Amino acid sequence: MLAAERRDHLLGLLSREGKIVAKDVAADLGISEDSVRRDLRDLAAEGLCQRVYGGALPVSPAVADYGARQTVTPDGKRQVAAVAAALVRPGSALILDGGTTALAVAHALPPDLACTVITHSPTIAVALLDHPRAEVFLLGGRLFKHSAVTCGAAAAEAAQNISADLCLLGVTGVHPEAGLTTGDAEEAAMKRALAARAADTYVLASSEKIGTASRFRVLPWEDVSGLITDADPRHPVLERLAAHGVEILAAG
Amino acid sequence: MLAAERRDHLLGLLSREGKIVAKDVAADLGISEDSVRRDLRDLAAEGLCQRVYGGALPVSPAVADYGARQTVTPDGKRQVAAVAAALVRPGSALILDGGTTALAVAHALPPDLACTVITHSPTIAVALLDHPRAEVFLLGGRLFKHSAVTCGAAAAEAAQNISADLCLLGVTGVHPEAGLTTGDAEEAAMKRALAARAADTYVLASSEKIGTASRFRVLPWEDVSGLITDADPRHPVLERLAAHGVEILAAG
DNA sequence: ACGATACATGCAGAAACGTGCAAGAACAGG
DNA sequence: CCTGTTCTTGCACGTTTCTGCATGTATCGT
Repeated sequence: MLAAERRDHLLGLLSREGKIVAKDVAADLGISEDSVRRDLRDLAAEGLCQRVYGGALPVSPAVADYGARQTVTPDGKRQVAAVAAALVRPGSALILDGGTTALAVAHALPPDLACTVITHSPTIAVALLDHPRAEVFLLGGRLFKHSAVTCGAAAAEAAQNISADLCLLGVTGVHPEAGLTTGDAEEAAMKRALAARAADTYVLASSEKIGTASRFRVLPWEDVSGLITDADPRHPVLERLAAHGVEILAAG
Repeated sequence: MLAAERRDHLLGLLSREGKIVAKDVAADLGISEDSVRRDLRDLAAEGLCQRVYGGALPVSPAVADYGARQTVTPDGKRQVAAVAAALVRPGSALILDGGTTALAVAHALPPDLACTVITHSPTIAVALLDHPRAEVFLLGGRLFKHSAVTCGAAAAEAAQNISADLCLLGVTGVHPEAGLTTGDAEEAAMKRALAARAADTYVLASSEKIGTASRFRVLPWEDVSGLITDADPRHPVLERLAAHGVEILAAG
């Protein structure tokens, strides 16, 4: 085992299990505790872990940050994301919209899943850098700062040149008459262009969006295969959607 | 066994097994450890592997690595970035390459600067979200994970539709004969396409890159307006470049 | 307070490293 | 075909780095 490899192992252990016990690691790897201690000392000197008696813990700000982001992503969105991620078949092509829920989907994808992800969100592209087997195709265009996605003519045109098996769309409003809606016209057009390029379109809708409507219509219900939500499936709005032929996938 | 063949073998081994132990490879192939070490040194210089004591590891095992590079921008890169940022005139259009030095430039741009930034790096696009008056245009395409930039035919084509006053280019090698070089052919082509769309091209070259060359040529010196570096301007390589008519901007 | 455990430090052997050098192969030019 | 040059390769040497052990000290749990 290489020394550097051992260090990586320690960092991996740290992020997976949240702690390192020097004695256990030494026994596991068949090396002396001294070496483990030395490594931990070095890592601590680089600010990559926090040294404590008996082993090490994740460095506080990073973990707080990471943990916070994980928990700040509300349970609802995480559950929706998990169900959505399960829809992605190995080898298939996925169009992934921007937004926090879609970002949660990117994080929820199995790290070793081999698939193609097409997105107009640079944030999601960056999030998928650590999915080595995921092919990422980024749709270019003018960056719309508010939502951190590309929009406009160039982006819409780029979307015309791709197609996919599945499109996962985030929206701000889910309403039985208004359909799917969002707050910006350009963004609505872009979402429409994306949905048109996929065989199936599923909508990511955490519970607070059910029954609300924003200014700009994205799609009518006929163009949507299903809706993924953590809201109660017996919610009156959802029952009306089901009557429109929309498949309701309950998360959580 | 050919030298190039041996190098391929090493890279294959690296991606298959995630590590290289110099001693083992030398024994397997029946060559001296010295040769293996020499190869690994060369590969590391081109950014194709990470040299460690006893062998080598893949260059980008984790995003943690990327995150680390991002948070601890060395002084040299920051100085180079500051000089580069000062070249950007209000209202002008800038093509900004990917890479850590270019990212430092994005951070070094005045927060209220009104300008157009064209980039093929989603990371840089995200970094510019908090520059309200900067118009960002993202060039789409296949995401090249190692450098976190878009590459390939689609990206090159998108580049044909834009033009700018200034292009700031990052490279991995700056050599008087080899010119500007980088470790990946696709990336080299993309950098070439970007440089061709700007009136002036300046190269961002922190001192450790001076005098080194990677496998793939980006540009000859004739196509470069200037070079921004924190190295000593009396460095012999830089004096030779100045003789070629390249303007040397000293940072720091 | 006391034993047990973890720790830092110094040390020595082993392993890996860089460099200079020379022998040999590949190549260009005459 | 010969010759000079360049590049590669393996070896030798001195240097650096790693690793486990021993020692004495600090910290923890009881």
